[in-house]
Amino acid sequence: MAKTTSPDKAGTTRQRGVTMNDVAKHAGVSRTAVSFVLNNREDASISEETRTRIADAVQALGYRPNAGARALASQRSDWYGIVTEIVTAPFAVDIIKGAQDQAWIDRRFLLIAPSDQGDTAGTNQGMEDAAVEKLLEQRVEGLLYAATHHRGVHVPRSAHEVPTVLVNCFDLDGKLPSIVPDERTGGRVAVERLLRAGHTKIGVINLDPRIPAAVGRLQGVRDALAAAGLELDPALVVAGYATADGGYDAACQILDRYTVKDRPTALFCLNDRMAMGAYDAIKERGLTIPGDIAVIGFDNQELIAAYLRPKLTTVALPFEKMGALGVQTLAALTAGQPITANQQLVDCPLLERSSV
Amino acid sequence: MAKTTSPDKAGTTRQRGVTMNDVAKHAGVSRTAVSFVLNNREDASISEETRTRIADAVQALGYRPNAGARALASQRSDWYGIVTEIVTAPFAVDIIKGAQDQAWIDRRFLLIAPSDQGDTAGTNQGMEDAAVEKLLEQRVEGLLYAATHHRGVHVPRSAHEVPTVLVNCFDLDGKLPSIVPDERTGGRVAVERLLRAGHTKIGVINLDPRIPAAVGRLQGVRDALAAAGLELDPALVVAGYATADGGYDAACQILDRYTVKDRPTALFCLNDRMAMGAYDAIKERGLTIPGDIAVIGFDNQELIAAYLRPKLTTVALPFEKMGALGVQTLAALTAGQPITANQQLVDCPLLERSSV
DNA sequence: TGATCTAAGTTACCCGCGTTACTAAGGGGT
DNA sequence: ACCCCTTAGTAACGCGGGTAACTTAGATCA
Repeated sequence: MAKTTSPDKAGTTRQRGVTMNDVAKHAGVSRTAVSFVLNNREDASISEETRTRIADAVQALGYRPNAGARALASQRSDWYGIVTEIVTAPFAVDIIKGAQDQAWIDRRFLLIAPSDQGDTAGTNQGMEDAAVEKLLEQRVEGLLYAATHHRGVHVPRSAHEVPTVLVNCFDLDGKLPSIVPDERTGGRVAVERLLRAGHTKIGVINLDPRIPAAVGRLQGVRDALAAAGLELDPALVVAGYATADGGYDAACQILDRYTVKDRPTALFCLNDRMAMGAYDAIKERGLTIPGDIAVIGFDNQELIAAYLRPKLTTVALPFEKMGALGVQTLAALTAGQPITANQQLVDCPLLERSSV
Repeated sequence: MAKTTSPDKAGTTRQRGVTMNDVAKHAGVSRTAVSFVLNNREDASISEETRTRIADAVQALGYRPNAGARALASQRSDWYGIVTEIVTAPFAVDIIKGAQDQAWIDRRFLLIAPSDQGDTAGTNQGMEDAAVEKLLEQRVEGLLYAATHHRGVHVPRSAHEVPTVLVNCFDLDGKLPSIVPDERTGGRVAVERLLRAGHTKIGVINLDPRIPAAVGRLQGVRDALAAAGLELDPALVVAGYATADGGYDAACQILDRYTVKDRPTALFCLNDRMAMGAYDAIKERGLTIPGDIAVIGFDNQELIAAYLRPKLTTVALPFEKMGALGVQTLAALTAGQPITANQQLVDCPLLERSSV
């Protein structure tokens, strides 16, 4: 008896260490019986009476299984790992939330390892490798690799030792499966909405044209216009820094370039921060939103979109869903099931607020 | 030999399971020797030659320790747990970042469990209990309990079984140690800054006056005014909903209540979202920031403060530092050291941008 | 009546590793 | 030649729990 409770050092009640053995003794059965009951194995035959006696003992002693020991014995850990730069930048936290929730549903745990990978490839690669290494030491059964911004990445070598799924990014080297937002459709629904509201002259405030987000969204814009028998006027597309100031400058350019009659009646800003700047440019000119100029953003950054006045209609990045889908894909992989597509696209829904 | 490599099922190279035994065999020594070398124990005597031979074997086989087994044998897990609602609301993610970084430095792991605790006490208590329970099953050595908004909370019972530290909240029941922002000093530095710029008529846009943040910040305002021989005019304090709209309304009230001569020349908004609304109210009246009205916010929500035009001078909540301090406090507790104060206050620094 | 079968458990081994004895070989002192 | 002390390791036990193989008592069957 004495051996199970470690001597209390300070005042803190530290009674750790109720093991299955203690439960077994208390219930007057073997440890194996306890194990069978706890994992309610149907194949083992334990009488109903013994079952409840064991359950009572568990209750009485406050027994709590030791996850580490269980993992050791059963050779399965019930843990996934996620290595990500997101903890550094609060942009895409919903990926973590989605993954975590889904993992919770699957009765699994998510180990989160930070990585200050940054945008410059190769920087801090050391830390990232270490993160993966640490996760593998915990014997995670699968790995999620998540980025804040949709882009191509190089995944650390050791990540290949275990099923790995990329979220919000894709593998530049090999062919690891990935989950990315469907930027193209996102661009399309935004413009479709504007067309439906009667706008035909639509200015586009673009991101750096080389990044996947810009490529996809702009393609979506063309899709929507084409479906309406229109073409994208290159003069109406202005790129800027992905900030409020960048959006302000770009909006000024677009708005001042035309006479009132020819001026676009709507702006599609490829992210919310730029939309925020565009708002200022529009208001400065004595124009109203959406009366004179309708605005649609992209990203659905709550802090901006929900608090701008008027509230911003925008296309949402489905972070949460991507996170959940990442875990589901991982579950399939670890179960040995083949996955359907190597790259899964997740819809970007349009969130209607008051700027159209 | 054959037993260590499990039969590859699909194409994936799954060679899991290099153990210390394999390393020992490869190096021609006992497993114990390997263990000694890996934990580089000075007291054990292993010749330099054997040491390198073992290190080489580790390298050659790609051995990676099994964290679970190590935890089981050594009776220490190297893990802390953090249960928090933050994953749900991206407001205070920096707490996680700070904790994670500090944990990484201490060579420890952070297990994050989500809890949709919400503001209404008692709701979803079940899920929160389950989260703590799960963390304890992983045998975390300590627990962090973090909230998005500074407030009093009830911590699940089982959390008391292990050293626990509250971050950005405090214990309503017992006396668990906590780390909270020094709201009062934050309010003081903001007003001091305004006084230094020559403002004496300062409007305050208040939060719900009952929450700790409002109480502390307002007290700080009084401190600063008193030090300058001034008093807080109650008429200059207007409470509103903690949103942009709320700030807009409150600012309108304050601005319209006075003649131009008597009008306050500065607004201290008790959070950034309200400052965002105040900006609109000010601009609508044809006034400039900071020329006619200086503005200071609180919270330093990057997305708002850094992108408003002009950029918002604001008081930052020290989330990251609080997270790190939480882990440090936990480390002290688990090491059996007594902690100095039951409630640790962390400074809220003023971030100067362009609105003063 | 003895053989066979089933229900209800139990014994014993293993997971990968930390750790405390213990051994074995060489060296020095007297 | 004998004893003791290092140095360099090794054997063996235990951490908490999963699980295959085995036992034992009663029930069924021929």
